[in-house]
Amino acid sequence: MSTTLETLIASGQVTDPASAKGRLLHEATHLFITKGYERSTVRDIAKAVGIQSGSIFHHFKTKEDILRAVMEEIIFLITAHMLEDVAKADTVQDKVFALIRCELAFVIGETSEAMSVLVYEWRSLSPDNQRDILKLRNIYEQIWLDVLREAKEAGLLSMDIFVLRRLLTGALGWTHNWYSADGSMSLDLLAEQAMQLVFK
Amino acid sequence: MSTTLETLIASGQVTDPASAKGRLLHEATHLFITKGYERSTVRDIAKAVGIQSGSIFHHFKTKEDILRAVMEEIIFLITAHMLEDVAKADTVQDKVFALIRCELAFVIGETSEAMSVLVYEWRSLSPDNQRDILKLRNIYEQIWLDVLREAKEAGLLSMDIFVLRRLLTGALGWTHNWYSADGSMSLDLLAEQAMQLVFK
Amino acid sequence: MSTTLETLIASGQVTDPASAKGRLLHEATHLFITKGYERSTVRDIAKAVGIQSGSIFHHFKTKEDILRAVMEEIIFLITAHMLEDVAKADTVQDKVFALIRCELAFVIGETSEAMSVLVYEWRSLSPDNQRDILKLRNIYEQIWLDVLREAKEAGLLSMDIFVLRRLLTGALGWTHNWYSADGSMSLDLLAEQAMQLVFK
Amino acid sequence: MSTTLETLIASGQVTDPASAKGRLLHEATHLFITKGYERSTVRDIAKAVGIQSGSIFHHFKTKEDILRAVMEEIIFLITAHMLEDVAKADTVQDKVFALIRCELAFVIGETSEAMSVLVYEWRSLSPDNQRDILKLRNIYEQIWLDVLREAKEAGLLSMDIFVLRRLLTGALGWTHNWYSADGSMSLDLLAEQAMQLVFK
DNA sequence: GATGAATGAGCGTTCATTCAT
DNA sequence: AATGAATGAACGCTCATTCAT
Repeated sequence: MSTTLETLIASGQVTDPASAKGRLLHEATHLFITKGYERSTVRDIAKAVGIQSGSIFHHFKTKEDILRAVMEEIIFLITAHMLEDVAKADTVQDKVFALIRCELAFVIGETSEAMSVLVYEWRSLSPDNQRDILKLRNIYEQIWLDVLREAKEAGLLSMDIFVLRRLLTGALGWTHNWYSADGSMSLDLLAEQAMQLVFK
Repeated sequence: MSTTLETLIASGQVTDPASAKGRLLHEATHLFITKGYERSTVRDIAKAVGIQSGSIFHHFKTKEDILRAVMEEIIFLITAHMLEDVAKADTVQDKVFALIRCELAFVIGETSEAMSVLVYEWRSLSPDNQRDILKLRNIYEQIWLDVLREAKEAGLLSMDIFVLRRLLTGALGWTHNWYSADGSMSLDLLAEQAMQLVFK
Repeated sequence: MSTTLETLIASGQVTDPASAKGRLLHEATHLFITKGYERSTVRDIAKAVGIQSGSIFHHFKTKEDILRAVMEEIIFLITAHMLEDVAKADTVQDKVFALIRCELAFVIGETSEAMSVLVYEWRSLSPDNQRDILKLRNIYEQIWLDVLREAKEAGLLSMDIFVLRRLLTGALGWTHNWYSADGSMSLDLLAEQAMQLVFK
Repeated sequence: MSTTLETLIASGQVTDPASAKGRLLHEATHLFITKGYERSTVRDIAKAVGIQSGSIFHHFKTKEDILRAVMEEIIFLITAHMLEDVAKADTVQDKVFALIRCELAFVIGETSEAMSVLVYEWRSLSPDNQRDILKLRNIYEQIWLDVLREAKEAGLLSMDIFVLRRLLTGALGWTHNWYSADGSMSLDLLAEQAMQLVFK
């Protein structure tokens, strides 16, 4: 993942987390998930970064621009990560497992905060921004659909792959609300349980 | 369901939708889901009901109390409805199907707005109110767990029922974000697809 | 005092404390001193009396009218009481002592609450109401000035009686803020100390 | 007094009256005494200062904080002034006269408004703020008690000094309600009359 | 780039008062 | 007389945004 990340930073698609803007994004993400976008004030973000509220507007024109940037970054990251993991898998089942595990890792792991923002703060985006972000999400969704189509063509599952993907999106995304890493179930065990929703 | 609704209204657990308070609740629910709780102002709600903003506080002490009332009502309704449908089912599979179909109906149908509030605005409740609402939700969850346990004891499924229920919660709840009733798929067809997540 | 009170009630100048209006006045007085006039709401008063807020306006046209009535009543009471006590005194010194003791009793005793309203809530009255209440106070002040003039003409004091009376008003009125009846000093002892401000 | 004032400003204990915060404090004091704290709105204060209501909250977190600041400042000022004047006096009587004259000057003169706030708006402070302000007042009261004790030990007065001080507090403070500088009595003449309450 | 005072529209809430019942 | 739902203006306060320094 680090290779991917560095590539993305170098390419300018992802902000260097060590830069002022990067730290701003990081703290904003944390606040947006902890308190929600509406309840997080520009002053809150500034304070977390260690600057004055007025200075924020040198990096972003509006507060919504920060939200948009947070969303863009996490989509870039998850897409890159997913492509990498799927490429390593041999069988179709392994590919599906890689996708499930990767998505769970993002929903539950360190980046879970950023991921949640994607779900919960969707309505806080203007229609224009929603459209732009949606385009990025489609790239990511295409990876899923390609793998599921491969599985269906191999006779491994019978469900409509579009419906299946959407049900899985909900099932995997919701884990954020109940799975706790310090509990008895490992991420792999959880991924195996989720696999049973697809294959029996 | 109408019988149930009337019983609940008569019992005082659910507000008569024709009363001033009931209309207020209805409009508030609509606004909370359309714009979100934070972005919906008491002036918005008042305007939708056709009263002055100050008048809202005759019916509810605070704005959060409205949110709480919306959540309480929908939980009462769905619990009552679910018990009714499960009672009509004969086999275990039929019971699971009834639960899935009922939950989908609430997530997708007329009450979908209220249901979404339950998910999206959870953080807007104070800890005290969260605790109270959680108690009500537990009653509702117990119905699911009882039926899934019955299915597992009958050897019809192998997954951990707690994990399964949680994955299903996510999968079914998320339908709200993609299923459109005017599309090609009926509610029953969707429920059948979801059944395949549980049984193969 | 009871005789005086009954006479005043009979004369219509003081409201019967057993009547609805009388109870309202009593509770209002208590609230005005405890929380202040501005912070006491019409709903607070209604609740204390045991009626609904709307019903208050059958007895008083406005909230300020209640304040005015509270002030009128206490002035009537203190004036009557003072006349009675002065009449019982033989020497001039005894008369001054009677006045001091009587004023202290009102400032410190059971009626201290009502008395404080007179001082603290003065600005809450409209100019018209202030003028009316001032007329009543003048009757009361005249008793003081008559006695002090008698003492000065007898060569018992050398100060300007108007200045003296005003300094005494402040000194005696302020006791409300520090004297506590459960302390070591009796009302009579306090009155004797205050006498030393006038005579040495 | 200017020396003292400058020292206090330099020390940060008193706000520079030329600064935005200082002007705000000045106008707030004026409004609090003219209309009372409760009836003075933050919009009133802002308008008097010539800023927008929202800008007030850059300088003070809450409206009550403004009240507290007004009270703190006047106590600092009067304490400093009083120490200065007492130091100049030779005899005990002169010291008492200095205290009386100084307190009268504050109650009646330019700062009378601020002083009145100390008396009338006490109840508008939260218990915490009351406690803090009380500590400052005690420093100030100690100056009085030290001088009165000196007079009593010199056999110049017989009253309990605590009771005497409290009666004087009331007598002097109340002058604000009746003394008018444009009248026939000078401040010194008034102070001499008040001296007769202590010494005969 | 950064600051921080200032803006001004808008927020949830309060409350004296009205009035149909 | 009493009710209590409704009013509507006003309240203290918040906050994204601007801009002179």
